[in-house]
Amino acid sequence: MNARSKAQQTKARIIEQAAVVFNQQGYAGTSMSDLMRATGLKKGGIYNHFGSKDELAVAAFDYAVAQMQGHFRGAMRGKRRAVDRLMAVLCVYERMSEDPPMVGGCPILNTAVECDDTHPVLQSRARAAVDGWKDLFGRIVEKGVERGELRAGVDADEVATVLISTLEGAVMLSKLYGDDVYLGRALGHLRGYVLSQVLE
Amino acid sequence: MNARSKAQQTKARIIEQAAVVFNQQGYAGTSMSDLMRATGLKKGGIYNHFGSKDELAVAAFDYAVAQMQGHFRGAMRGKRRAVDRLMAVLCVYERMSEDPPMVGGCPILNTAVECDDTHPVLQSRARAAVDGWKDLFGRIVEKGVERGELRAGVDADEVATVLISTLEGAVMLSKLYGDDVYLGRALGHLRGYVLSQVLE
Amino acid sequence: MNARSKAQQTKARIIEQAAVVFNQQGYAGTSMSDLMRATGLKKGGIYNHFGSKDELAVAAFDYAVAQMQGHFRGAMRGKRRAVDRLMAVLCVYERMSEDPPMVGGCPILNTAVECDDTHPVLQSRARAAVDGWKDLFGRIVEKGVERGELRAGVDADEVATVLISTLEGAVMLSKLYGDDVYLGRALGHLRGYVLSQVLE
Amino acid sequence: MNARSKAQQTKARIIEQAAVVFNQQGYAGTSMSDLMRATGLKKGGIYNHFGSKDELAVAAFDYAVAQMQGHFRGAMRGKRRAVDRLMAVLCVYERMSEDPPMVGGCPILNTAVECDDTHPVLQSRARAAVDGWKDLFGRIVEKGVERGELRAGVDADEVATVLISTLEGAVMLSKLYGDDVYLGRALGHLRGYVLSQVLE
DNA sequence: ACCGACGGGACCTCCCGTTGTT
DNA sequence: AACAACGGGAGGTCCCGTCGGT
Repeated sequence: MNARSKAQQTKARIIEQAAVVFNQQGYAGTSMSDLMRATGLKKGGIYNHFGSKDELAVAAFDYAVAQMQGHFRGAMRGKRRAVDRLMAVLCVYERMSEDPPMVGGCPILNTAVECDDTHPVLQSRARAAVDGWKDLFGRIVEKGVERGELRAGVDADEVATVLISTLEGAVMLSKLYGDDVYLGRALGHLRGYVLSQVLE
Repeated sequence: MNARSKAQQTKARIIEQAAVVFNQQGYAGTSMSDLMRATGLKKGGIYNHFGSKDELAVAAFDYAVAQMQGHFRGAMRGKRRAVDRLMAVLCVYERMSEDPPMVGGCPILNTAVECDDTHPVLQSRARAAVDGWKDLFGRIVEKGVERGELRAGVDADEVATVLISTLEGAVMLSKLYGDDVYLGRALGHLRGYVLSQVLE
Repeated sequence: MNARSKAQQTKARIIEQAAVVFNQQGYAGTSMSDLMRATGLKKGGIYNHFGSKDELAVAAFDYAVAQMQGHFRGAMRGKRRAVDRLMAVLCVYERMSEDPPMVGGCPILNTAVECDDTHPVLQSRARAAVDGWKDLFGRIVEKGVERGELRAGVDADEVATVLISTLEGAVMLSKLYGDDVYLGRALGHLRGYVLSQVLE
Repeated sequence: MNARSKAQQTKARIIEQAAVVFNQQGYAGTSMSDLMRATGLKKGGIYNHFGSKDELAVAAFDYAVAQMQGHFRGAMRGKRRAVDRLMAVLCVYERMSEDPPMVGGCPILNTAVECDDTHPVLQSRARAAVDGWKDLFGRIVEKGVERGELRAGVDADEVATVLISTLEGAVMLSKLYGDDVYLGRALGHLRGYVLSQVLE
């Protein structure tokens, strides 16, 4: 387990370091040289763990998404009520500039925007990531309705779409201007939106 | 005027055709060969009109933004009241799949996401484009408040941020899934949001 | 004669301005763009007068050589005795830094060194230029011997070779270091050499 | 040591073969394709050892100069007296057509003439090479004066300048005409010049 | 498991020369 | 006679991936 673990550690390290570079420069904008510099390995060292730049990119994307999910799960820990759980997710974005889940912005947004017309594999991974995110919101909403925490007419799909859209759009704006105010305004709006779904 | 017009026609044609390619494949993902294929010109022909790929990319982005603005202006033509004008903009997105202002999605979103960490020039162009967009929404809201069409407490900046964020995020989702439903849900939400700003 | 003269003026102007560029950057190191910048003409304007870069280079070289010859002839004007004429040539090099016959150094040296292995046409032109120079020295020496000004045993070929070699080598050194001292030392030596050929 | 030696062998081979090409065609006149043909490597292979054409050119020039120095040192081996050492250097030029230190002529001359107005780095390398050569002659002369082999008034700088200038100029002439006679005449003159510096 | 050397080709840029037009 | 527009290709650089060695 030790010898194998050594290899896996290296592989994991490559993924972690590559994820940052891909997330900042994009897939097409990242060269193997960039990855060699970031990892400190030579080409052979990287190609021993991944069959192609493509394969590494997919692994790095999956890792980045997992990182994001970890942040969300951490924020929701201990929160049981639907409103608290949704608010906890918004809080992750609140603290984004101080404690960014991933350098370079949201990997889902970045990858979806870059790859929707060019890279089917990454596109489908991005879809899977959004699916997971939608399901998270969906389950929270459905349970909230079941438990009578949220209004009966609340549509889980609509809530998920509004939350994800507005958050991603606001991330884009704040990143573009280097100014958290856009994210702040969007969060303010979304908090009101969430509260308006609460029963009573 | 004729000789100059010939050159300008070719230059304009290059920009138009390049804009589509850049918007679909991104800046780093577009090669001069791609642009040669799209324009039907050889490298020498393109480089007679633009000093570099960079210069062409900027011109193509500016063109794409102007195209978008044209669509918005067209939709708002004849509408005077603030609510009508805001709704007209939302309508552009309603018809996006049938009559897309630009193939490849929103150029502002695409460029902002790709270039925020890699291409300062395009980033600042994207900022300028968003500035124009914010100003448009801002003027509509302010005039609406002045004229008593909108509630007095409406914050122009917040409205602009919410509209732009949600629209861009929803464009990303619909593009990612190839399904207009996400844009539809976001538009439904935004219509309610706009109406909630109306006086009375 | 006026219309033709206009064309010839332009052609002459191109040659003069190109000669400087070629002499500084060499044949391979000079592009048509460089020549366009130097002449203020566009490509078509130049190609109307010369069939190729090559043809222009040859014309420019011939012009540069003629310029040099002009300087030598001017310096020798009025000098009749062999020693005076030889010394006059050396004087041209004395004043080289203040009043250079040609910017960029000796065109014969530059062209001979660059083209001996690569450009037969320019090489043969350079040979022709050196031939003319050798003949000049040769005639001076022969006449000097005839008239009893120089020692009977003086070999015209040797004098020409020594003078040309040492001068060109010293030009190279002074140009390399940007310091006239090398040319000065060489001239000192050559003056002694010339005087040692004088009868009595 | 073996792996490193393999790389260094290849690098050394590239330098040796590139030196000939650069010396014949000049820096601007030599393309990477020329170097690929000369070395038998592809571009990738060359660029693994040198970061740029420039870097390779400098290495090749330094190698060429070292080759020349080797020839001079070999010729002077065993000669102790100043006159013998100076004559030995002249002898290298005597045998230049049969046993050329470097194909394409003197690299110092070639590089100095091509690069004095265009390539500061190579120019300074050429200066360094000439510095070494001047020092060699200077030391020989100074020791010769010290030991009483040469006249007391002999100026080391002047001797070095005269020798180098005349030799380089004569190399140019002989190369231009493909005829050793010019070098021969210059050597005849220089032998007399050297002997005239000898005491008694 | 990692490195080094290398192939083969794509990248953007700029080259020289030709054409058609004024 | 001059220019603008363009072709076709070569320029240097860097790309991704393979393979032998250690």
